[in-house]
Amino acid sequence: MVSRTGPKRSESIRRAVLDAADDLLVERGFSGVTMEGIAVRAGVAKQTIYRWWKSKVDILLDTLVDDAEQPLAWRPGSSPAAPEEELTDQLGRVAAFLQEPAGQVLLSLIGHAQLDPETAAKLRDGFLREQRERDLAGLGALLARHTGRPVDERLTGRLLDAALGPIFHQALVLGRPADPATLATTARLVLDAAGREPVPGAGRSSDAE
Amino acid sequence: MVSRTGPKRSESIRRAVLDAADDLLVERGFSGVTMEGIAVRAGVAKQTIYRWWKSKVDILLDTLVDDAEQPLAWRPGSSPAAPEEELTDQLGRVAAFLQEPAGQVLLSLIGHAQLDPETAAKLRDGFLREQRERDLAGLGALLARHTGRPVDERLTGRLLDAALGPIFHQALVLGRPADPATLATTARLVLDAAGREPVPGAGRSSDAE
Amino acid sequence: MVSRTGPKRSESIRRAVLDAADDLLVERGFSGVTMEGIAVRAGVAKQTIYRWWKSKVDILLDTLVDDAEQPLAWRPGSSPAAPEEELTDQLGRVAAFLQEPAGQVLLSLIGHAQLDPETAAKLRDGFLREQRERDLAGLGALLARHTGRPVDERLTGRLLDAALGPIFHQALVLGRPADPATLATTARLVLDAAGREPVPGAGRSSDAE
Amino acid sequence: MVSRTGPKRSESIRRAVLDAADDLLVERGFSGVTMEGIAVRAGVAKQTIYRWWKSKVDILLDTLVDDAEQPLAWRPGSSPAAPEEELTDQLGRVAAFLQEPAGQVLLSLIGHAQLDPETAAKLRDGFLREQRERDLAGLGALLARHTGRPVDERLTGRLLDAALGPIFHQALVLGRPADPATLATTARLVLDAAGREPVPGAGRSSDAE
DNA sequence: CGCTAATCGAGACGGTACGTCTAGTCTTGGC
DNA sequence: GCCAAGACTAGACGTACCGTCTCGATTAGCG
Repeated sequence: MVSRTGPKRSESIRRAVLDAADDLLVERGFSGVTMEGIAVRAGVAKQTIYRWWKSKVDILLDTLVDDAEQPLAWRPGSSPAAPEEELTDQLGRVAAFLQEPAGQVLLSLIGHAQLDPETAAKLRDGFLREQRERDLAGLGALLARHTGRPVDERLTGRLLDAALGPIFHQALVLGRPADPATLATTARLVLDAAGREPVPGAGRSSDAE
Repeated sequence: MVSRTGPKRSESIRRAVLDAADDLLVERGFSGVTMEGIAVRAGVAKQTIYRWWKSKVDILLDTLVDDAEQPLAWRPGSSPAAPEEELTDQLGRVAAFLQEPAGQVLLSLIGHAQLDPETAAKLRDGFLREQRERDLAGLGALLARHTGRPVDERLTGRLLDAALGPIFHQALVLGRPADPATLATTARLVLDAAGREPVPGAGRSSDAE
Repeated sequence: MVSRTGPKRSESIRRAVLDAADDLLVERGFSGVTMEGIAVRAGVAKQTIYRWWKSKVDILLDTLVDDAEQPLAWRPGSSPAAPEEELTDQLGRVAAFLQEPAGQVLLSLIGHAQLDPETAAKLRDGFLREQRERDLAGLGALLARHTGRPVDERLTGRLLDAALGPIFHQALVLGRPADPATLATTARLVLDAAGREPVPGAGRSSDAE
Repeated sequence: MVSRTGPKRSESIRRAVLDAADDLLVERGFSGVTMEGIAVRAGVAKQTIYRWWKSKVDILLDTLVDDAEQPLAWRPGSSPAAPEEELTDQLGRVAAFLQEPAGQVLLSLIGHAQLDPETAAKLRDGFLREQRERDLAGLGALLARHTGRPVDERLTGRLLDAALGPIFHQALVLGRPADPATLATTARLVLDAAGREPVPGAGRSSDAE
């Protein structure tokens, strides 16, 4: 196939579509985001959108990649001696992120993933998998500094669930931001559990999977 | 105005509608549940459904009340001496419940609540609030038996989040059932934290065990 | 309304239903007449209406019998010497009748008869057939007085069509009352034709059916 | 803004819809014509119909324009010397037309016009007005040939009512086709009346409006 | 510089479900 | 047993988006 080129994909259209979707989500909620509405708002023909995205979910996933990675990054601790404060801060950033527009996109997509397996697959194989890897690395390093020894990855995974679980539980199930007291309690719980855990290879039966 | 009576609401129709909605959710997913589809499946006229329910969300909320309360109930411990096992069992029942049809209804409604504020309000003011009260009572009693003294209700609330958070996090965010190891780790974490907490008004807890 | 007469049909309900139907037709037009609306307006249950009438058409047919016969009656001529004026007057009464509520009922029913064969059958076998008999008798007597000899009934029928046709044509097709000039022209036409017609039994071929 | 064009309205769909409506009217009567039924029968989406027509009445009106004009046209007389035969033929064509599918459409619409003022307005301002103009021109020319002088237009109008009235009266009120004898009688009546009328300007008072 | 392939706006089209409406039947209980 | 109240089945209504498609108008680079 000889690539006789024509005009190239318009970057301004891509941005206009992503922005329109984002705006509509904030203004009218997830069901207020429609392909037709995005097209009108972005000043673009429907077919132009369908040429580049399969669905509104794909559009929102694109906005997520642009907007969510940085706010959820693990910051290197300013004071290496205070892992509990560092963990509490990180959990606070996660909780705060969920209140912002980009966080609303994430919550909406997680919500929609409960209703549509295809969304679930795309979300989990894409953004969520990568974010979990970053979280595992960040928490693993923090725990290692805290305990003075490397931490088993499966244990890190369970502690990550213990750390993030309450935040997402409150956001998704109770529909409210996690309060600071919960974050502090959670951080201490996780660090205590990590300190009490045996050295890898000498695990107690209850840790076995 | 004298209340001249007419025919009464048909209970068999009510059940047929709830069952049809439940079946459709399991077979075709949330978007496969439509008012029209429910009407056909239940062998009932659409108008009859609209007479009693405003939307498919309202129908699913009704199925929850019918079908979710019992499986999520806290069972009185057969052996008062083993609260850890009792808590693990309870968490196991919650995790198992989420795999069943009624649990899928709950997950779908929580998902839809992220997309629609009205659904969120109904779900949280209805089933979720009552279920949380039952959970607080159940966990509170268990912790009291475990620690030998009454437990502060706000603390119970945070520990309930710590207990349920990982389960819902895995179900909603990771899209998989919570594994037994996570449940056991979680149960121990919660009980340890409760044991370490100070008696109300009796000084701060130390880091040491 | 204390109609404690037991299993007898309530005459007051019959009147209330007919009046309600009539009023609704005038106020909201034919499509504004619904069984439900009649029931509400008459302060009567739907089933009570269905017990006695099959449809709103049957109700309107009942009102027609009550209200249309008298205004369409042929009046004995005050002055026997002026059949043209007498005929013009009669046609004027018909035209005027069609402007009144009862006339609107008739026009509506004729209209509906074009759309529904059952209505057509009931209307033509009932009111219209009887009215045509009265018209044939009235016009026949008038023509006999005018020509001085009995007039063939088939010819009377054709002349009746010639007399009424323009009135109904203007009402039904043009949607306006027949103007006096048309009525006068029509009356003269009919009388001239009757005068020119041969004695029964010596008819020209064009009169044969 | 340059006017970018899109696809044009499909003529084949337009015909399919008109045909479907026509067929349904003949097969199932006016109430058997539904937007939904037309859509199914024409193999077309409902929304496509609503894009171009407001109601089934509008569709039927369109079929009239397509199908009724030609059969109701006044044919130039082959033999200028026989206006009576020519008029009888024309009236015969009208009567025959009312028996055909397109004529049933017209009768149905006239019927519905009695029940719905909007239908009445559309029908009279559209097809009926234009048809009346054609009829006035046709009858006017015929009468001029018959009498040897131009005929007053208002008189032509009244004679047109006298000619068409009986036909529509029999069709709409009596529900049967006009018989040949009636047509012949009517034609002769009309021509006689035209011949007897005075020259314009010397009219009798009864012709004045 | 013109050919050609792509992008793009506009919008017609077949679908599916929506939530509403009225008709006509059936059920219950008061009188 | 008559009646009011109203639940119920049935099915058309007109609307909203969906995702696909066709139609020209408009760009770019390749030759």
